[in-house]
Amino acid sequence: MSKKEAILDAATKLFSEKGFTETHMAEISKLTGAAEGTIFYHFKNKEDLFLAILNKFKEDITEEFNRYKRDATFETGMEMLEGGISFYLSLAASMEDRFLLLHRHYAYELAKVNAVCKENLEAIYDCLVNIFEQAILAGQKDGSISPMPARKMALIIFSMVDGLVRLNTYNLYHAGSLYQWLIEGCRRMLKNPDNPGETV
Amino acid sequence: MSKKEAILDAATKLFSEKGFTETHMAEISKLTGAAEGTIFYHFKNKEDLFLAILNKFKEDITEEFNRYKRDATFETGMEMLEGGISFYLSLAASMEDRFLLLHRHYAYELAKVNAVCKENLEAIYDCLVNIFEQAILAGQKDGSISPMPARKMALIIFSMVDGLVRLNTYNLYHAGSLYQWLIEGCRRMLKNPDNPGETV
DNA sequence: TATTAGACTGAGTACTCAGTCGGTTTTTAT
DNA sequence: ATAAAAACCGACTGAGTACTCAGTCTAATA
Repeated sequence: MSKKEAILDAATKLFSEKGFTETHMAEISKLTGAAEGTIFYHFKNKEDLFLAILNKFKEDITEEFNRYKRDATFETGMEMLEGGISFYLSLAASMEDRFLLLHRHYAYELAKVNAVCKENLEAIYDCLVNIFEQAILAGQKDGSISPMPARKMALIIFSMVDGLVRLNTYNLYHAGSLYQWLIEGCRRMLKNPDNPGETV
Repeated sequence: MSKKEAILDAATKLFSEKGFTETHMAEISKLTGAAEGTIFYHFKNKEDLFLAILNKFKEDITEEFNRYKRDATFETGMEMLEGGISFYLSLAASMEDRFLLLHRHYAYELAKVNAVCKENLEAIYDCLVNIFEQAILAGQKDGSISPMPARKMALIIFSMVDGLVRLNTYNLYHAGSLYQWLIEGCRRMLKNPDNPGETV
């Protein structure tokens, strides 16, 4: 692994765990073995380093999302939604540190004054919400999901699932035991009572 | 208003809007007209100032919650849940800055090493989740809400409602238009299909 | 009026941290 | 082998930053 990649990795970890301001260049240097000067050779400044991390996150998550869309198949939209929730939670686990980054304020404050940051953030959120929106649209086509505004319901589902991830990271509640009731809740919330394919 | 109160107010505003580390004692001093020394006369240090803010938040929110519990009356548990969501959103509006404080990481990181901070945080969350839990329990008694684990469902509802508040503050989506679908979604999620009192 | 205690002051202190710069080593191209 | 370019180094700088402290002001009490 090149020094540049090592710096990117270490900074991702530290920015996520401790926050942007609370992470010092000296720590990144120590963790990677690279001199402080080397960090500034590869990245203009601390903010630029953060933007590189966010950009890579956008690319990685977009790729994961496209792979998922291509490979996963479901019988009904409702099953696709449940698959989407599982996929979201597995993403949040495999990209744990970067999801934590999304739960911090720095990126949103930077987005107010930096267009690149804003675009990347929006692209990331677009992927995450689309996971649910596309399932809802599919479910409305096949009759497994009620006619409701798909984007709005996707945002609500997103809030629920992301809230579960948050409860875990904040150590306020062991969220694992919530998972099955989250799925059950979503199913009840969206299911089409007039679905001809389902026998109740 | 005493200088001490002014300092507490200004610090609440600044810690919420900018974060703990990003807020400097000099700003609090400038905003209140109090000298920097005065802040340290009233509060041992910056962390102590933060703890005083959190403590007042706990007291204020506990009082609001108790008043709500005493004054509000509802026909059914389901109506009580809808009232609870409205109450939560009105709290989030009237205590906007302090809810923002809850959405930052500093308090949770401090809670890991400071017992007082942890107790106050837990007391605040207890109030917020109880709003929904008590409604669900009432609804299960009167038959308007399905038998499901009340605390777990309360946490899921909490995630949804708090997610709505977040979407607003992060400027990612105008959440106002989501409100009616949030209510509708909760109703579908919790309603008891065997409810004898309701005619479908 | 004299004394005292609490509220308040702001220049000063010790220290931190992002970013710089002159120089060395490593890699690549010829 | 040699030159040029790219990667890397770490001591250093200076603009902050939380907190201190010696002393002033105000108002109540003796």
